[in-house]
Amino acid sequence: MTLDIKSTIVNSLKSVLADELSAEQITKLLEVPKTSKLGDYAFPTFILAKSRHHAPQKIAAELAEQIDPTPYEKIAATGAYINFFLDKGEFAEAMLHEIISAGNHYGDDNVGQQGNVPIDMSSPNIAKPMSMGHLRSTVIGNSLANILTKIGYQPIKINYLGDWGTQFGKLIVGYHKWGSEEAIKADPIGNLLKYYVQFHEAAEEDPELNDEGRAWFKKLEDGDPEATHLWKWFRGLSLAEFQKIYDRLGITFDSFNGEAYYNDKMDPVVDELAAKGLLEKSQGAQIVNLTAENLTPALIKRTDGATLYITRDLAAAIDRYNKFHFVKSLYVVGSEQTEHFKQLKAVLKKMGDDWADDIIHVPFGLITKDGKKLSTRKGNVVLLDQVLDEAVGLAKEQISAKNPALANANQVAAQVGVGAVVFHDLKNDRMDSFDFSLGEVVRFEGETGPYVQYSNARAQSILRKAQQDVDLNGTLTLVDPAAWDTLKALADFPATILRAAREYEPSVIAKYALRLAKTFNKYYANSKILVVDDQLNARLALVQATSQVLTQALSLLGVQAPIEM
RNA sequence: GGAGCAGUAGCUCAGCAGGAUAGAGCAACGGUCUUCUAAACCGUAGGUCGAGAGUUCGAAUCUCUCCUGCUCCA
Repeated sequence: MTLDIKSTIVNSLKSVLADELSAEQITKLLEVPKTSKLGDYAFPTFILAKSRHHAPQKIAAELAEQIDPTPYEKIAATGAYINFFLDKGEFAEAMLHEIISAGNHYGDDNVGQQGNVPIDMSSPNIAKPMSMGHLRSTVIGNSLANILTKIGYQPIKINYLGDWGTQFGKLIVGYHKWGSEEAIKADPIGNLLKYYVQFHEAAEEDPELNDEGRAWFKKLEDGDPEATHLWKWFRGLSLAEFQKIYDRLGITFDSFNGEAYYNDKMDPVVDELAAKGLLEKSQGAQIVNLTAENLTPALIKRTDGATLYITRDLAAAIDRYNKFHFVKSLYVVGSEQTEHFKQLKAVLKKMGDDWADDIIHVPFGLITKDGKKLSTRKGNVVLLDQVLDEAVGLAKEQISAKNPALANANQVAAQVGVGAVVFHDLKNDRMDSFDFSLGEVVRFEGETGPYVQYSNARAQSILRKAQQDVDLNGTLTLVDPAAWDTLKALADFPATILRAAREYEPSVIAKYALRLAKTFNKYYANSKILVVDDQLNARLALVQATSQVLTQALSLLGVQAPIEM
């Protein structure tokens, strides 16, 4: 649809420009004006000024005269631009028919051709609470999975849990010293975290504790039954706690293979590196030299023989490739790890794995609290669960105040509260860092998730009151100029999805949803939908199409769209 | 010391591959609920787009230098 219009305009211009510009050049120059008042498409004539030795304004006026206006509502020269106004009725009919008949498949594409795309996302640390910091990776990854599914990819959501490391030795020591089974059962993560913090405080006084911790971790590595049992127990309880949050967010995973899963898969990687002559000794450690790539060396094995993060990640990357033969492998991980992923790709490249090029780090900015990085150990945390509780509570209050008769108030409060938090995290460019502010995150007015949800609920309310379904064979030629911006926004949805996918940027969808909601709010606030005239069916079609697309857009973000609120 | 990211209205941010008077939201001020849910709509006010050079008919947008903040590496 959109493409057809563009090529129509290009042909119109081509007919009066002859050989001055190619169709490709014209297509490239064609732009969308800032406001609909100026037109729907515009062609700037600056480029013709030199060859024609005329002022661009004059050229625009002349050309506008020459073009056959039949396919358009009108053509107007404004300044140096030739502005094309589309035939509103015709456009409306085509768009509304397409959107409503496609239903939830409007905007679908198959550029992905069913290619597998593992997405490394969320990845919280066992025995530590999930903070606002983990939300970003979780919701960005989830949204990207939704977006990629829509355009024909097959995402595989992998929760690469932080379930291995020396901290488990410390936890075991802490548990033995201060813990009890009852306490752990009552509040698993809370108490495990307490032991961990306590351990660090105690170790300041008594450094021997660190040795004890190391010894227990060694036991764990060697498969000691007690250590293994405790580790499994801690891991299982933590996971169950995480699952509660994932349930609230409505997010599922295809794999929970965390760091521990790769314990026995690292030696082969180290062997392969050695066999390919890539390992070098440096100050006792084993490294891969990356000076040629302008990177710091990748530390594969420490002086004491312990493997490092990158070794595990290499094993994981290779494992994922062998399992999925991915077309892309995404890592939704904070921007502070950019260097790490460059190293990872560089080492894989050196190993001869061309698919390293398909590894894509999707970085995001840092959430801080009072300007400082969140740190569980320093107690500078914002617990995700608490933020969600807060948001849902506020949504509940809002409902009591504004719509006390609402039937399923608790469910809607959850949808709105959680939606507000998730949408807030997704609406800005991934790379933007922001300082956490509860008031900002749980806002329901202005450019927020609830604003979009509310717009949709209003649309649904109108449709309910209409007492009649949209007739696809009836009149769809909506000619009301007040509806024009909404109509054009609806037409932008497919291209918006592709752009969001291309840039791995859910905020593109969030901003689109806000724009659509805004233009729709403006429309229905000023125009009565439910009046009986020959345009009623067309107006209802617009309302339905808008609700459909808003719901879809929110769903791509992982946000629910209640039909009443 | 090296690298990455960022710097647009009082605050939080848009501005897609350079184009028509730089746009929203929040906060402020003023309007709109007997009429499809006021979580909304309308209006007023608010900006040397960090600084300087360059490319271009044209730069918030591209290039370079510098300044500031955050992050990472050593």
